[in-house]
Amino acid sequence: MSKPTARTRLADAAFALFDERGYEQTTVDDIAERAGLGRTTFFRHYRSKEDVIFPDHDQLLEAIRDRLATSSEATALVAVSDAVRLVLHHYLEEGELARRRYKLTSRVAALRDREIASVARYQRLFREFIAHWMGSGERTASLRAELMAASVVSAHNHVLRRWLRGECADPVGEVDEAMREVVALFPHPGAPVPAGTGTTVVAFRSTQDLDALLPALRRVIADEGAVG
Amino acid sequence: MSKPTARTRLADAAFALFDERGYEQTTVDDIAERAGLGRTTFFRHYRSKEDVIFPDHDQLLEAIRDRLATSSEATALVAVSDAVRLVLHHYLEEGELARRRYKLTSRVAALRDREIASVARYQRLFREFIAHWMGSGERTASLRAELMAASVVSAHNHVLRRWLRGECADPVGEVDEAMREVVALFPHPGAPVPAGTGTTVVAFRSTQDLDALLPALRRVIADEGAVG
DNA sequence: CATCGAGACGGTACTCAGTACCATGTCGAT
DNA sequence: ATCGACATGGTACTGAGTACCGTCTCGATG
Repeated sequence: MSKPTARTRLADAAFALFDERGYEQTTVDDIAERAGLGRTTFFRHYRSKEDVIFPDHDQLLEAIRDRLATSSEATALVAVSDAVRLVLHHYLEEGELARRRYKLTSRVAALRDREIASVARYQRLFREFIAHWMGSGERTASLRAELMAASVVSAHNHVLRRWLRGECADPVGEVDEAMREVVALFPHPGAPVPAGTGTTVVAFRSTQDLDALLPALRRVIADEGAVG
Repeated sequence: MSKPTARTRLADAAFALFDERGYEQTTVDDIAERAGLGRTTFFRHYRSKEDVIFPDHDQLLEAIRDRLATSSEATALVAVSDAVRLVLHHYLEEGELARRRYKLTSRVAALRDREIASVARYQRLFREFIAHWMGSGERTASLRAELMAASVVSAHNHVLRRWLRGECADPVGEVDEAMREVVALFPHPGAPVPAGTGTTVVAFRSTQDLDALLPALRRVIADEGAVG
């Protein structure tokens, strides 16, 4: 048990030193020394100083790519809002480590930027998936894909940050609710009316019978237009 | 006319070298030498090598802050979608320079990350403004602020990127349309029905007269519920 | 005209992240 | 005993960014 892997020792030393002196005040030499290892070994295990803090975003990105590729959801937006849960679960499993990272990224601008860049990669993946799925034919389709991806990521980040700050006891439940809200933002033809959203328009004629009105009603619903 | 300012000479030299050799292959020494200036002078004018490419994001952020502070728009979302046009106009005024920067950011990961971090600062400003304006009382208000800010920024970026790629002749018109779409995403009580959005639900009874049905209809509209 | 002070510029020397390369030690297989 | 894969360590280098100091110019002031 006195043989934790070199990689682990380096990460532990790094976090300890970051807590003690701060990120910028800690050099890679310091970390390696505290871990009882050489500087070279550090860079063999982590590509950069920042990488100690963000170890496996690449794998997570790949996992999401796989999940999307094998997704059987009805719509791209739902598939994406499902895939983003992988990210949340990853953080939840990290537990206290994720919170220590959050404290660092809150204080050090360089780390915050790095985190944002990682998130942007998820968002880009989502955007491309949605755009591909929608077939980027119409002029507004591409914009919708962009908005959907941004909304899913933002909603996820919102819940994640609440959990990281300890303001949220049930992150899984909250992310469910947030994703429902996001899906409700983007109504699509043929879908049931999301509760609490949409606008109710009543067309009313008492002098005609049902069968006479049905064709016009169907046309209205298909066009999603308002009735004057 | 043979006396362009040192700052300008440095920027010109930098872009020329970035085009010739690429970003990473160009050192700050190279830039200073090409500009006929010393290395120290370079860092006196630009905080970092990346700063030559992104010179005035700080001022732009301040301009946006001012615009928001003095905004007289009816809703926070509209105020923000108005303020974001400052960013678009800034890029449009840069003209070809903005396109050269875009080519660089497309190819160099470090620059892309930097750009994304800048955008995230705008988004954060928007989010805080909207959240403050909405009074973060309700649990979902904060999430809505997040979604609104993300949508505005995404829509802006979408149009901006189209323009940068030369796919868009009328960016101002397109951003207007995109912002209308964003505003339409977030219906608020009492607003008129945005054209082309919302879901039409038709309640239909031909055997009763109008007056008998009106109370029920009003109830349905007030609850915004679906009719079975 | 002499002088003084504020800026802008240049140079040197330093710290530190990241890379390249080579040397060493360990351990299992043959 | 030898060999090869592999993890490690060391040394030396490049390049960004910082600190400090010296120089030059120019306008203001006596």
